[in-house]
Amino acid sequence: MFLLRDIPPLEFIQSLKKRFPDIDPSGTFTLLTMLRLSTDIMAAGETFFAKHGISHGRFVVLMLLDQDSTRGFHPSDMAERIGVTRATMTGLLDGLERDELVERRQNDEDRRTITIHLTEKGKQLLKDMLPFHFQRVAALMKQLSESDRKQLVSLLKKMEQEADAAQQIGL
Amino acid sequence: MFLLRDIPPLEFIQSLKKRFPDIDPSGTFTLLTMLRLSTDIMAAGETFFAKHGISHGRFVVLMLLDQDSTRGFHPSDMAERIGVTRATMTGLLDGLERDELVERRQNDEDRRTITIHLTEKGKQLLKDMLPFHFQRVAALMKQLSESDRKQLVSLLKKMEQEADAAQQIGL
DNA sequence: CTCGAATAGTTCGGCCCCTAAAGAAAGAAG
DNA sequence: CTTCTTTCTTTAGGGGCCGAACTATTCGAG
Repeated sequence: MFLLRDIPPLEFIQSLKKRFPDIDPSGTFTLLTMLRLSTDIMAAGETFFAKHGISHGRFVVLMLLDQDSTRGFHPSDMAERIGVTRATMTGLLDGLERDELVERRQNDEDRRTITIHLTEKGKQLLKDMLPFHFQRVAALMKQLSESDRKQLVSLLKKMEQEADAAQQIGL
Repeated sequence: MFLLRDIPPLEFIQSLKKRFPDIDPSGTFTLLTMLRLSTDIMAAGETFFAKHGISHGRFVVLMLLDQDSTRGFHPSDMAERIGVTRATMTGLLDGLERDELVERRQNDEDRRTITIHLTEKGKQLLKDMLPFHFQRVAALMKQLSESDRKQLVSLLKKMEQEADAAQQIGL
């Protein structure tokens, strides 16, 4: 799983079979292709988000808050949903609060907890950037027909099963 | 492109169509599925590499060096191939040299340059970990038939074209 | 009613990845 | 011999992420 700017050609990977008999050349090549593409897409995402003054991580937080702007979320809940520790969430929220995109509100029922809310500025930012964001995604996917997409998801699900299984046994 | 631990179901993405007419729900869902899986696989990779005392970035450097252990590489060349700046490469090499996995050698013909070589310890580390690494990859891909793999690569290539095109126009 | 356990959020120290800009040393070219 | 270019490093800084320790608060069992 080495990620060079240009991933090694299948022929090269096949040549490793002598040294590593267990290698699965076409599988390795396929996986590298996917990871290379995903990495590029995410890097392009970072560039896009940076233009709007945020990072990908911060964007995820904003999108989560946007899912239900009436109720407000607890940081620990957000950490759980996004899959980071509470410490990490504190850092993300610090940045977003500094930029006045979210606000922390005291909670009187349980004074240990706080709720996080999008500010007007935060809502406006999403309103401004999301159309471009979704256009970007749509452009990225436009070559894939509906059946291509179904196919792709189903192939990914096959890998996901194995990834989950490997996770279980701590591989 | 928001990455929650559990990506939003297609139905939810479809419901955004009211607010964002340009959204491509199945495309967005498909992309999220891929990015979610890639992120998980990479995270699992980090865990695996950590067990062997290195990071993914350092592993990539070692693999590059392993491709031709006779000649040695220049840091600037390595930075180029991997796709990072020379400053980043200096940092990666600092860590690897501290752990005695690589060594910097002076070059007498051109004293500005150095060449990087795997140490015996570095070679041994790869020898020890690569079989497990390739087993991991093989396990991950084992559900996909040869034709699945070809299909997957061809679908990814379609997206890659668009990603490259978007890159060009700085989207 | 009180005291220890559990919970929420934060802080701290630390690691990784990454960059741009500036600097040192050496080579190349006029 | 001066100037330009190249290579590598250093510096300062950004972001992401974690585990462990700390504070405040609430809850629950005795």
